[in-house]
Amino acid sequence: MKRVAIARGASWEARVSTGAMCARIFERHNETIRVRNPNIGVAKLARIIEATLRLGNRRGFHATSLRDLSKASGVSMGALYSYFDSKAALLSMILGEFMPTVTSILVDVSPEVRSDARRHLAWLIDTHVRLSEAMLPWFVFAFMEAKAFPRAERHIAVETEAQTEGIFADVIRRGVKDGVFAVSDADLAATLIKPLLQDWYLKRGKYRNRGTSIEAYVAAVTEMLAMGLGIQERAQTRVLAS
Amino acid sequence: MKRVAIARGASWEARVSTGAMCARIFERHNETIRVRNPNIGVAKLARIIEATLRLGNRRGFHATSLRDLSKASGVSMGALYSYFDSKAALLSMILGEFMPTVTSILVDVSPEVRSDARRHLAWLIDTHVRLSEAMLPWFVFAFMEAKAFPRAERHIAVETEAQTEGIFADVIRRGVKDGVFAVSDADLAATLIKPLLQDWYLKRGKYRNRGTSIEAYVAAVTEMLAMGLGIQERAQTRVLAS
DNA sequence: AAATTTTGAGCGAGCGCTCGATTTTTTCTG
DNA sequence: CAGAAAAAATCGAGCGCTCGCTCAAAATTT
Repeated sequence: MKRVAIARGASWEARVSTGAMCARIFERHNETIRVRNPNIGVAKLARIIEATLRLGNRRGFHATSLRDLSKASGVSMGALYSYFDSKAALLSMILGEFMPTVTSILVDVSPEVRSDARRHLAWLIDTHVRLSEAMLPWFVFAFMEAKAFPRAERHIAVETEAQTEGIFADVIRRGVKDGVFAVSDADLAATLIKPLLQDWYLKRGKYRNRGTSIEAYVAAVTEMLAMGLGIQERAQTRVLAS
Repeated sequence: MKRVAIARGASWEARVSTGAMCARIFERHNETIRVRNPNIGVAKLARIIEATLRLGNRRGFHATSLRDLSKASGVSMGALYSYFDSKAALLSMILGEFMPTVTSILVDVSPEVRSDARRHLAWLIDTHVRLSEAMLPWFVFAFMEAKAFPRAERHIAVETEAQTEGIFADVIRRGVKDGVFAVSDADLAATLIKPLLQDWYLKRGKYRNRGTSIEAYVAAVTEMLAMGLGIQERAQTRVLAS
């Protein structure tokens, strides 16, 4: 039993490396990407996407020109367009791979853990923090670009963010039903969780300076949430609005 | 005593109208604004800034061109430049008035309320939510533009955001000292508060659809925080990191 | 030698911004 | 208080520049 949970928990690490991400992007977009050879294509795509994340996280994707990107990635202007049809398509490529990847990993919980709302919540926190650590540039990029972007791409971003919040809201609702959490508005509670998780990757420097380990951070967030959600036999709070 | 508190609390409403904001901006920038007559200048500045907030909140300030702004405000390209030296200066004007205004209002608490950490926290929540309601476009604009912008302007934004968080952190620290709150990391707790307040103006539509009143929202946030901060005699949580 | 991949100068469009001409407002004068 | 003169404010076509994007030619791989 435990071995299954560990296998599940450990399995995502290989899937979220830049190489693995880019291999999937290359496959998924094989109709628009004009380069046929995967050995050439995946490697170059990785250079392009790495540079996009690096420059985008510094100045913002919008403010990054394709000439900058060409210089930083070492891929000529023309070659860039063998990998995407437009600048917006490049953004869509990145977000379109990143967001479903995160969601699929957060959804992939063992039935054993899932059966206990408190354990499930703790697992979600742990997994999310470790995932954001492993995919730091992607998380920062997605956060920075989620707003203020072409209606289509922006819609996906907002949608997926809502989905992630929904995963947390579901666990909380289940916990309330099972009597382990006492909280009136699960959606509001889920809204409260998100920034706690975001703090780890948005203020990475702060925690590095303080010498805070991942384990300590996860423990602190889990504990703070345990209080905030009024675990176990605490009284029910009043209902929001009505 | 109470009259003083009420007078303080009620007094900010006039200061945050677009007209009042623009009058102060006009005064503060009288060296760069080439229009001398305040009757003409303030009125036109208001049209410019209203249009900037409207377009900026829709597409993002960066993506809004000065030609769009000229059309939307009814002020010609040339005339715009009688009010600011550059597009960046326009942004700086807006953020430079907005952010100190918010801070000054949140700091202006009566000594009576201030003396009780729990009441002080409740007052801060109430005031912040009502303020964000009164200045909705400004809050949304500042939130959208805080990241991904010219180093100088961005610095002010980050700085002021930290300042607001600091106000909350101070109250929490005082509450811990007085034994009314039990929380290990006041900064982390303050980080937790911010998104709860932001939800009101960032997802205004959600709460409008639900028919949630300001009073109900403030009550829900206050209650949720009361639990999260472990008010009164609850046990101390473990310390983050070490 | 055929197919694939890369190259970068060049295109039109739209950007932030300017400035001489023009309109509007204020001040001066008989 | 009318009307001229001065001052203030507005106008928008146009400047130089950079942007996203293209394509014929060159380099590389098969």
